[in-house]
Amino acid sequence: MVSTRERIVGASSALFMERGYAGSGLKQIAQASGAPIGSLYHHFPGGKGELAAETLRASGRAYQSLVEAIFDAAPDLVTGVEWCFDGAAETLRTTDFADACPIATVALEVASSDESLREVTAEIFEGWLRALTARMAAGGINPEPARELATMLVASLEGGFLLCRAAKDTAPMAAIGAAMVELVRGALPSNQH
Amino acid sequence: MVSTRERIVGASSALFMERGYAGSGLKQIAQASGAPIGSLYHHFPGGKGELAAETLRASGRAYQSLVEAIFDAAPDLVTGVEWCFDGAAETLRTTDFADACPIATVALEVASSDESLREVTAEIFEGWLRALTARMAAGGINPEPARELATMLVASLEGGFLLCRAAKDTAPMAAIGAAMVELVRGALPSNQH
DNA sequence: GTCTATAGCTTGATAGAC
DNA sequence: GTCTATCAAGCTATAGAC
Repeated sequence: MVSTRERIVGASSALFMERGYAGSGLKQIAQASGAPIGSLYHHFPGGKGELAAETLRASGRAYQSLVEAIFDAAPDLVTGVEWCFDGAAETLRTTDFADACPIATVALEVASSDESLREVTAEIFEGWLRALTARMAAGGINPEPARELATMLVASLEGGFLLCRAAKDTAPMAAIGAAMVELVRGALPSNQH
Repeated sequence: MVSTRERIVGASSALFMERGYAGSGLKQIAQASGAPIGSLYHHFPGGKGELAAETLRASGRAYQSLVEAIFDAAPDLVTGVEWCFDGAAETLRTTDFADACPIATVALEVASSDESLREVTAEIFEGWLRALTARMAAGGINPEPARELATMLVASLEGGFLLCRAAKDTAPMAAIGAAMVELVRGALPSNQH
């Protein structure tokens, strides 16, 4: 059973990913969710900003769970990193490069123009970095470089989504994944420097 | 002497960077450039799409020249990479995190909704990758990993802009720069594997 | 080439019946 | 809670005087 509210957030998330925040109209979101515009304002009295904040938080949580599940299922850290980039490339391919990061486009749009939404995106990214830093440490990386590697992983994945969507080609994600794997491998204490 | 046309493109570039494509109105662009809306349609009969294409191409060329100049001025490849990330962090700091990549926000917005603008962004990124691949090779990196490292550099720089603007903090860029330097250093043939 | 006025449409948001 | 009708303001784009 999916509530009207959940359908609105789902439609909003999909449209934000494909067309961004300013490019997605409330009428469009209402239509895609099958609800009239009045229902939207019933569930989100704060209007578009409130809906966006809730959409970003829900998508951010879902993505974090997905990445955590990948790392928890992988036999070791390096394999987890490989699976992340392979999975991202696979998703891009099967959705005609529409399904990428649900936060990035909106985050860039609002960073300098909507302070309260900027804070929401900052909290989401910080949550991702904390979760990944913990996985890095659990995988054998020293505490200090763990945060740096987690940051590099998120940044390169986001940059990979950007380059792949622009080019309609997954080659950049493959190159970035390979580089990221080498970086993580080199940071494992078992390696010589 | 700056022509009306150049002022329109300049205002358009700044607004696209801060608010994106859909979020920047033509009236806003006209006002920021000091030209009436009629002049805008005189210089760009194709309307918003044509203005955006020209704005993206001009900003893309300017950014490519900037990065090329940094690498050409640096004493060696690793120093060039360091300067890129230091410069990016410095620009973010001095512009209150408004001045980042002039292509990324628009590229994500149009990737799945405007095919002709998507192609423009793809060409710009490809130009950057070619220029950086050449610099990597000139700096001593073997031909094969040169393109991979160039891709990683662009992706991590773009991801760094995203994380820094969202957090209003340059710490992510510093972490990413350090990781990127290590990656390039490890790929130099003078190093052991 | 520059500029004003405005058409035609869509936006975010609200009021109120049911 | 659901849905329709509507408002004021914004948008892109055009027409036409100068």
